[in-house]
Amino acid sequence: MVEQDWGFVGERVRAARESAGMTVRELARRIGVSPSHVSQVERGIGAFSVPALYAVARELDVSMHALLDPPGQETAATLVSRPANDLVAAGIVQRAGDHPSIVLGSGPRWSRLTAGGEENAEFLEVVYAPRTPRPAEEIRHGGREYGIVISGELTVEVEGATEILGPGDSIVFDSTRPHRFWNDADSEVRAIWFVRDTLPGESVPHA
Amino acid sequence: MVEQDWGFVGERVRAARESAGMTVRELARRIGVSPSHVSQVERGIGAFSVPALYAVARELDVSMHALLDPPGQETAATLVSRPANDLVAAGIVQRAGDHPSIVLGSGPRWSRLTAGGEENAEFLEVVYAPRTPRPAEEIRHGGREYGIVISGELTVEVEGATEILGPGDSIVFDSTRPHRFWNDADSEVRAIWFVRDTLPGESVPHA
DNA sequence: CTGCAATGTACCGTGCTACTGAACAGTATG
DNA sequence: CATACTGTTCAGTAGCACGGTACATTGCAG
Repeated sequence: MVEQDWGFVGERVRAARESAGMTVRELARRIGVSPSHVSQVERGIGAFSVPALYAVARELDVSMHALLDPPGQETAATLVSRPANDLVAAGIVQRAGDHPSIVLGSGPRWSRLTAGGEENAEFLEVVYAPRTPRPAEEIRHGGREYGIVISGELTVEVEGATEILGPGDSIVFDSTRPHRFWNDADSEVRAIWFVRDTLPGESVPHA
Repeated sequence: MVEQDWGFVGERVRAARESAGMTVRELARRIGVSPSHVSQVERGIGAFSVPALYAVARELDVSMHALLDPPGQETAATLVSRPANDLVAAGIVQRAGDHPSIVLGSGPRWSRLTAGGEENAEFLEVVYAPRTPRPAEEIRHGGREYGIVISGELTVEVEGATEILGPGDSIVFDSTRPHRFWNDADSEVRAIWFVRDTLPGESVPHA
């Protein structure tokens, strides 16, 4: 069996607990273990059992994935320079560093993932910095959008209903419904978004 | 701490193992435990440690989530700190663990990210296990596809041209071009894929 | 039929670790 | 000073994750 260091689990538990404004004893009481055990786990000199971890995830409202997923393999940042070739030249493949991005002040950063202009569609990577404020206005436009959160936690509001999306959570809805997104958490949010424009035959004015 | 029956974990391990055509001894050897222990876990009279479960997930090419996520029947009582999930009930938001996934033996695992059946589109998360072989056949079908690699390295071949996509790299092309994907690297590949069907007015035969 | 090699399983241990309980130090009240 | 929090330390224990071995079955070769 591959040996592995599980200390990062404790670090994440501590981060989640503190961000929830919860004390060691309070968390311990809620998950049914002793405060000392929680302290030991958070300091990396102990570990939670699977049931205990589940209770932690439930009480702190984080996913098992967020607690257990091994760190490492940095995402878009790892740019190994590779030679351009046919597919890149043809505009089919686009390298991570080459995405034209649009930074909107302190707001989210949108990166277009398609080389040329696509007809009827936008394929985007979106990054929200920590604690972006809730937009004052809802938006609505034609088409339909599909999103999945890669990392962080994105707060979404669609027709007044609010939900927090964690890594792996996805969302699909008609863009004509009033919606807005923001980042209430202390960590950056990365998500992949696909926005399909109104199909021919339908007609909804763009916002 | 809330007591819970973890027998379903064993059932899923057994299902995954058998679907991979692997014997108890073989799995035990790969994850570094004894065959009897595997047997006991699968029969619900034992349990894997977190590291052992991780090894199982790796060898059987399933996610921890797929093994650990509690089965259906909610749990209205245990939803303490989660916000109202109208959006989940409405089929707009889908939780990470709820994506119906299709495991194809040692091949890639596709997870549909949309709750219901979408018209004219598929929104997918795809996971390739390390070193999946290059498919013998190219495929071509109608529509247009958009993909971005989240982690790992995916080898793509479009009309004979080959390219390796790393994290953040994206690809867009007409699905009518012959193409195939595989994983030549030693690490798992995760990618988000959007496949838009042929628009009305175009007509390309499906493969 | 008799081996023989697979399969999964039952039983009996044991060493490790998840976890406890009590004490401890630090800080902020009053 | 006392009191009430905070997180931490440490010795100890109970339980379970796990190993080793033996066993019942099935299928195949001869």
